[in-house]
Amino acid sequence: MGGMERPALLWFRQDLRLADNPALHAVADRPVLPAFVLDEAAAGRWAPGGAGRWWLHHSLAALGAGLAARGAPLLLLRGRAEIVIPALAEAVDAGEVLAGRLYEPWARERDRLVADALKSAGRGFRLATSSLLREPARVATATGQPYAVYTPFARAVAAMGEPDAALPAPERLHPVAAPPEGEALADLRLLPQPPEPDWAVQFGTLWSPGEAAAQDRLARFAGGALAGYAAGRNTPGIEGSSGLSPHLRWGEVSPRQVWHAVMAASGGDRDRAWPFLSEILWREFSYHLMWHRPEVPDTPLRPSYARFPFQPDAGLLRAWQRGRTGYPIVDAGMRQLWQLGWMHNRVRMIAASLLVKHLLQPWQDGAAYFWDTLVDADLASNSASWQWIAGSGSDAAPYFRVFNPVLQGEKFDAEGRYVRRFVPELAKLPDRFLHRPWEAPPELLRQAGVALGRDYPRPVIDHAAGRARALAAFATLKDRPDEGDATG
DNA sequence: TTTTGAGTTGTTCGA
DNA sequence: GTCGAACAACTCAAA
Repeated sequence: MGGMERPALLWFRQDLRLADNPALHAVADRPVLPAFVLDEAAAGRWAPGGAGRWWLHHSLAALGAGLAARGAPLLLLRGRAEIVIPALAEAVDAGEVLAGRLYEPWARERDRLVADALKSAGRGFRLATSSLLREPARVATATGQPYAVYTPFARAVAAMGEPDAALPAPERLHPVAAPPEGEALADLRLLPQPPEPDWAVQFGTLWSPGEAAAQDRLARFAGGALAGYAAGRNTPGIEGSSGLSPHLRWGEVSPRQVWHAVMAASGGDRDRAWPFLSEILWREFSYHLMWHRPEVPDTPLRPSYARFPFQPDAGLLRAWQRGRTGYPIVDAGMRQLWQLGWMHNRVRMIAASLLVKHLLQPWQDGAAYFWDTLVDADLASNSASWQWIAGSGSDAAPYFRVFNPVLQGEKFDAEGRYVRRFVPELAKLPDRFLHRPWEAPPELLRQAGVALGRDYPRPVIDHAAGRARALAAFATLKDRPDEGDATG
């Protein structure tokens, strides 16, 4: 209303955008101090990994420029948010603090502390639904229980109708009179620091963090690959993916915006839009799970899986991380991840299955590595997906579904475009042996310039043997009547 | 309350 | 070559 209104503190955490930002929209007509706090202690091991920090750096630069252009520059700080935010609110005498809601267990705990501190100083704390279509707590079965299975969950969300229309970005913001001094972006040291090698150097060839680039990506996808998404999404050698995952992760685009763009590009036909909308709903479902089962990042949702006979082996984990398993589709994926901070979703499943099932490595180790290396690393999606592959999720793959990395490679990368790009030492092998180089005749290998064991490894484990061992491991989980809560 | 149908993404085997 | 069945048993969601 009037110019006498108390200022508001707009706390950016994850929704690094100006459009369809309910918290920002709510403060557009009064003095506002936009702030970001780098709080590495609160998240513990789930603080952004290396790839996430790279993205965050560039996204904050873009957000800062957008806010400055609208008259209210972004203040950057570091420290414990439950200290920094109340202190900042006091410094500018903010009537309230607004933010988009977070769903990570550590973030929920931190928000409780922040809310308490603000409340005892007579200030408000409001959280908006900004990064999801629906609040996880608002989606429930007929008996009021949370969903544990994807399909009924997706149907229920779809039946709730179209999401609200996206909000416009404010054209002009009112700054507070005397904003405190913040830190320079470079001083947050989010990028690899000089003695460290800048392994992210190639990320920029694929990614442009920031809201404008996110909107470009969405428009390009809606006008292009969306039409062939149902099939194209499974072909890692082509650009059949949306490429929106890191933009969604950092809130540079909202799921509401994506939903409406995809519906519009599909002529309002939900059936036609469904192959992609259902991916958005998988993201929602992962958050639903994490909200109701906050242990999902660390603990198997099926209790019996706590005694799955994993055989941790640093050497095997290392071979998998470095893309030296001897299975070309897996190695291509792991090298794509290292080079570009992203891996095609089909390949993520194959690589994850190999680690957990063939190699018997704990899914938590794979999840931790993805967390560090993916620009789209999202605690809800990453955790739920690893549990799904491991078979321990609430809506999990049948135990006997052990991906065959050769058949998967031949089925989804039949022409070898993907493998040849990321495993160039095999590029000269003919398609017929590209996904099974150890079966190629010696003469052919020689012609292709490949010496197995020197230029490219032999498989770390034989598929049939690995599959049999995995099934045997699953069999040990059965027949334990004394499982779980002791009722007898 | 009980019952029923279903459950993202696969592989293998035998006809 | 293609095709359908088998591969655990269980849990979930809704009728």
